[in-house]
Formats: sequence, C-alpha cells, structure tokens
Amino acid sequence: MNLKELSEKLGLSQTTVSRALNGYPEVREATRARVLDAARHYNYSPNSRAKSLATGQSMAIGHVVPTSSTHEMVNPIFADFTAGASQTYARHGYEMVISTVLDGDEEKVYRKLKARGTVDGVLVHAPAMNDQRLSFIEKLGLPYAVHGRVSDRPEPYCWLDVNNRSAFRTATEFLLDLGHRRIALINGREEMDFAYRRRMGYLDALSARRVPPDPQLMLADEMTEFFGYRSAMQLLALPRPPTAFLVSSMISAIGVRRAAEENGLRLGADLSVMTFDDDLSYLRNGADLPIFTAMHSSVREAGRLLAEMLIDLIANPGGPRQTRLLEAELKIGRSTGPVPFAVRSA
Amino acid sequence: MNLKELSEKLGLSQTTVSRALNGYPEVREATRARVLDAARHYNYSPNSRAKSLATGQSMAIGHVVPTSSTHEMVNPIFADFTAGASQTYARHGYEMVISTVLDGDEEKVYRKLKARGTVDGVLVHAPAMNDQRLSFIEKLGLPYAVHGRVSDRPEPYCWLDVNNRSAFRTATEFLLDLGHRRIALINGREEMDFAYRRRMGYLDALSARRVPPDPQLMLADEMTEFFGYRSAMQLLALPRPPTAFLVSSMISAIGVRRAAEENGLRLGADLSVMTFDDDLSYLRNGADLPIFTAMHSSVREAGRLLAEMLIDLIANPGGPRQTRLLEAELKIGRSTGPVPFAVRSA
DNA sequence: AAAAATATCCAAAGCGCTTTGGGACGATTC
DNA sequence: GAATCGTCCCAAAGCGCTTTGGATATTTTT
Repeated sequence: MNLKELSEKLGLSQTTVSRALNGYPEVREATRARVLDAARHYNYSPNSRAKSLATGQSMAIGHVVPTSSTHEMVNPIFADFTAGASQTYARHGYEMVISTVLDGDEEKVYRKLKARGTVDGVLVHAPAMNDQRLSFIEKLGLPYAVHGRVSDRPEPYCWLDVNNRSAFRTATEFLLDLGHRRIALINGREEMDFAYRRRMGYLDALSARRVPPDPQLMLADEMTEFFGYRSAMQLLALPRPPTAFLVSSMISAIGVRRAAEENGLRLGADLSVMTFDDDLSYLRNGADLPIFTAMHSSVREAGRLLAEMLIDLIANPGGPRQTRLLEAELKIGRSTGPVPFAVRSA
Repeated sequence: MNLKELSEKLGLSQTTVSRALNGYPEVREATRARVLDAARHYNYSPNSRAKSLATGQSMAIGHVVPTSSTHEMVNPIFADFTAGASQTYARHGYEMVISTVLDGDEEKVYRKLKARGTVDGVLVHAPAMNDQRLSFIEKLGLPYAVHGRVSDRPEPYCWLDVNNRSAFRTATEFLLDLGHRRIALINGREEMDFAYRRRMGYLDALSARRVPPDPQLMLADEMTEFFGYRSAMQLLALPRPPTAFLVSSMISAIGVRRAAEENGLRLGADLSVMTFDDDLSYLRNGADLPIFTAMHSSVREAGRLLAEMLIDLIANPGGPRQTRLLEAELKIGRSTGPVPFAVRSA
C-alpha cells in the first residue's frame, strides 16, 4: 500500500492525502479524518526512503562506534547509553543507525554518512584528548553532539558530560576524610578525555590536603575486570600498599574486589574501594545498600538528554550549541571505611 | 556532489556513470577507470535514499530491542552481539538500524519497519518460549533471523543458537564428577527459550545420575549481579546449602562470588561455581587461568555468523532456512573443586 | 450583486538514483 | 558491399513521496 493506491481508494489526489497525513491546514477536517481512518485501516505508512528523498531529511541519527581490530573492546556503557538515546529518538520519529569502524577509518565513515545522506546528525562517543574527529565533522557540516568533552577545543560545540573532575575530587576527599593517605587511582586510558579529567580531580584533592601523589599508585588502561584485578594484585604486593582504591568503573572495581578477596582483605574494613557507577541496568550497584561506595550518574539518562540536544540542534542549525554538565552524586556503600589501625600506627 | 553533476563533469550520461560505478559490463574499462577516478576525486557517494528508492532495497537491517518501561533492563550481551553483527554488515554494505520498543508495541514496530521499507530484514533477539513475534514477522513477509530458537515451532526459520542444553548438561556432569550432589541452578527467566533449555540440560544430567532435583535449588530471574548475590545468600542460608552453583551468566556469577565472600567461603575450595561465559569484551574470563570454570562461547562471533546468514537469506529469499548450532566449550578455572570433606561426610 | 478573500482540492515537477529500450558506430561475417 | 553482431553510450521512465503553483468552489466583504 502506497500513497497512490491509498489516494485512489479515497478518491482524492496524492497531494491532499499527503497533506491530510502530515497535518497541513489546507484540508478539511472531515476529509482528514477520512484519510486517517483509511490509512489506519490499510496499515499505510509512508515509505521512509521516498519521504527522505523528497524532504532531504533522513530522520536518522548515526552512532559511530570505534572497534579496534586488535582488542575488540566494546565499551560496557555503550548499551545503556544507546538505550537511553534510542528512547528519545523513538519519541521524535528518528531512527538510530549504528556503524562500527576500525581505527583510522573513522573519517571515511563520517564522510560517507554525510555524502550518502544516511543520517541527519551524529552522536560522538568517547572523545579522546584533543580529538581530531570533531573539527572534521564540523568541516563536513554534519550536526553532532558529543558524549563527553574535548579539552583544548575553543570552538563551541554541543556536548553533555558528567563533571568527572569534581566527582573524582569529591571521591578522593571522601577517602582522605576517612584517613586514607595512600590512595590508588585505577583509571581508564588517559588519552581519553574523561580519564584525564578524573585524574585531575584526584590530584586536586590530594594537593589541597598536601598529600604528595605517588606515581606508583596511578594506573590507567582499558577498564576491564581483569585490569582491575591485575592492578590491585600488583599494588597490594607493594612494600607499602595503598589502603584505598579509587576505580574508574564498576567492572574494574569488581576485579579489585576479587584481588582483595584473594589477599584475604575485607572491603570496607581492611581495604576501601570507591568507584564510578554509571547505573548500568545489568549491574545495579545494590538495591538498598550499595555494594560499592560510588559516585553515581546514570548513563542512560545521559543518552536520553544528549539525544534531545542533538535533535534540537538538527531542527535549529543556526542556534546556540547547547552544553550540559551533570554532577555525579556520592552514594555511600559498604566498600569503604576508616584506615585500618595497623596501617595508621605503622 | 550528485550523479548529475558528476556526469556533467565527465561529459557522460548519468546512465553510463551509474553503470561504471556499479560494475556493469556495458561500459569500456577506460571509461570506468575515468569515472572511478572522478568519483574518488570529488568524494562522490551515491545518495543512499535515492538508491534505495530506485532499487527497492534499503540495505539496512533492523534490530528491535525490547525495553520494558518498568525494569529497563538492557541485555549485557547485546553490545557484543551487535558489535559482531555490525562488522558483517559493514563488510556487505549494510547499515544497522536499532529501535528500542516498549513491551507490547513490538508488532507495531515490525509492521512499520516493513511498511516504511526502512529495513530489508530483521534480527530477532532473545526469543521467548513459543515466541509470538516469529509468526507475525513471517506473515509480514520480512526476512528474519533469530539469535536463539523457539521451542514448539515446527515451521522452518533461520536461527543460530548455542547448544544450551548440552552445555548445561556438560557443566552439571562436571560438577557431579567432582562429587557435588546439591547443585543450585541460577538461571535466566525461564520464559526465555535459552533458559528453559539450560534447565533441561541440568535436569538431564541429574536424572542420568539418579540425583533427584530439588526445586528449592532452582531459581530463575533477570541475570543481574544482584540476582546472583541475592540467590546465593538465600541458598547458602538453607539448612542443607548447595555445594555448587551453576549460574547462567558471568554477571550473576559475580554476584554469587560476592555472596560467597560475605559468607567466608573460598571459591573452588568451600564452594564451587560454574557459569556460562559469553566472552564479553569488557568481562573476559581471565587471561591465562579463567576466573570461573565456565562453558564458553563467543556471542560476538554469534553476531558475526548470524548476520551473515540473514544477509544470505535476504539475497536468496526462496532458499532454505539456514540454521546453526554452536557447541560451548568447557574451560576449567579456579572456581570449582571437589566437595569439601565436611559436607561429604555429613 | 459583484468583488475579494478563503477554503479545499489537484496536476505536475522534482528529490537522486537505477534500469529499460533503444541508437550509433565499428568490426565481423556472408 | 550489405547484413549481422557486439560494443559503448544515451534519453527517458519510474521508484514513492513532498511541495509549488494553480484551479475551483464557497464565504465574506463591499
């Protein structure tokens, strides 16, 4: 069933039917009702390709996900973020188009997306420090919104980010208040902008208390379970091991917990662990009492909001670039406690 | 830059340029080379909407992800599965379109996808027992492939599945061989087809050894960390607690480990835990020695393969429905061991 | 009652591509 | 030398929609 057939059934022109369906005023209400009824009855939906071609809008938004051929890491927050974004898209009649791309092929993919008219805009994930992509996408003239920020980018652009710096400052202060002085930072890869900001927050808090940072205690890598485990095993074997761990993700924190367990250390008593909780749906941080003391911010909500901002930008390309900084919330759980007496007195 | 402009620059007709680009034989090789050069030079990519309209193919495949408004659960394997599928799509020039949908609206979404010509086929996730979707999609005439199977469906359809039954039979036998008799099953929701099959495999092994199943030891729910934790806490508090846990997902197994830890039980010594390892990229089951003894099968590889099968089906709609059953592999880790002596002698 | 304004509808062009049905030309065959 | 056959190219139709620029009734205004 297409527009032509539908209009023939109704004894109307395609013009009138199209206008009736799209809410234009040049059609009598009685006629519009008749058209809508018929459309429902015949299960008519306009062909999206034809519509796109005619309007010049694709009503789709692209997410380009980098996938290295070597480590094949998929960001664990990706699923929840896109689920949030997708809800917004659905509400506004947009489709979500996802492409994975090998490192280095990114520009080619963005260029194609633009040239082929596949999408009306793109959502940029996981920006690195001084990310090259943004100025490239900007030059292409493709509307875009960034999940995170790019340091050293003076040009305005549309972004939404968690205040990673203040979150990690708060977390570090919390641990300092408990008496911890040797606090390990298990961070994400520090070429990533968010990881860099987190380290800054951690250092802010240390220097405010005149605690000299120990480079031995600061590790950074892909935030897997195994990285958390390996880092903790290594640090706990030091002559003067850390008494607290600040871990950039729940997944890695779980690895830290495993290492603690193997060392016979009880969380919250012998060892304190804090983490950043993205509120992943399959990994909720406890129902009543949180498993981990954590800085908490829903990545799904971030997806919903940022999608909204991008849609606004597409609708209003000349408008100002919206930005939004979310504050993470401290949630105290069972994984932290005061420095053990043995260490304190040592 | 569109086809018209490109052909004008070349002094050729649109027909010839189109044919040159699409590899048709009616064009001289010298001309084709000239056209390809120009296309590269001007960064020309054909508008995908126009192409779709002309060919009737959308070169896109839909993934419809159910999202309940109440629990908002995103399947943790989703990201890895789609990453795999997406690689295949990219290789074949397909786009991946993802829609989330609230419970109950599924038929509407599939119908729209078909009527609007947004996709050439769909990939069906997480089929339930006797899933209604398949016959509906079949009736719509939309090519589809299923990740998993649907019991009690006599009609042929394209699917790829892990042999869940044999995997859980093997796992249970492994635990029985270690002397365990009270083996808990922490399963996914048993309306889901895969969970039902897993339970069957578990029961197969028990009955082959004449171990009567204890309904108290069989729990099923959404496979979150918390569900694993809560289940284990509950079961370990029984008068005669299980000595082994067979857990349907790594995430829940991590929850079980947390419960074991809180009860002061060492994995592999005081308590055995086995799980199913989908080889998620952010949750690799150990580098050298696996954390958990597990049945192992890569869900990313599943995505790659199934996408390939769906593309075949779209290219050859009259052809036979391909099916594929993957066997999971037993990987022995540190989380299992013989029944503790205290229990054995009790 | 005539003129102007408004409401309601339609024919046709156009979005950028593919594909059908030739046409022109040189090479081959009889 | 005419008929046949490939080779190489083109004009135009068509995919299903939106939208422009009227056309025709119907009201409203003067």
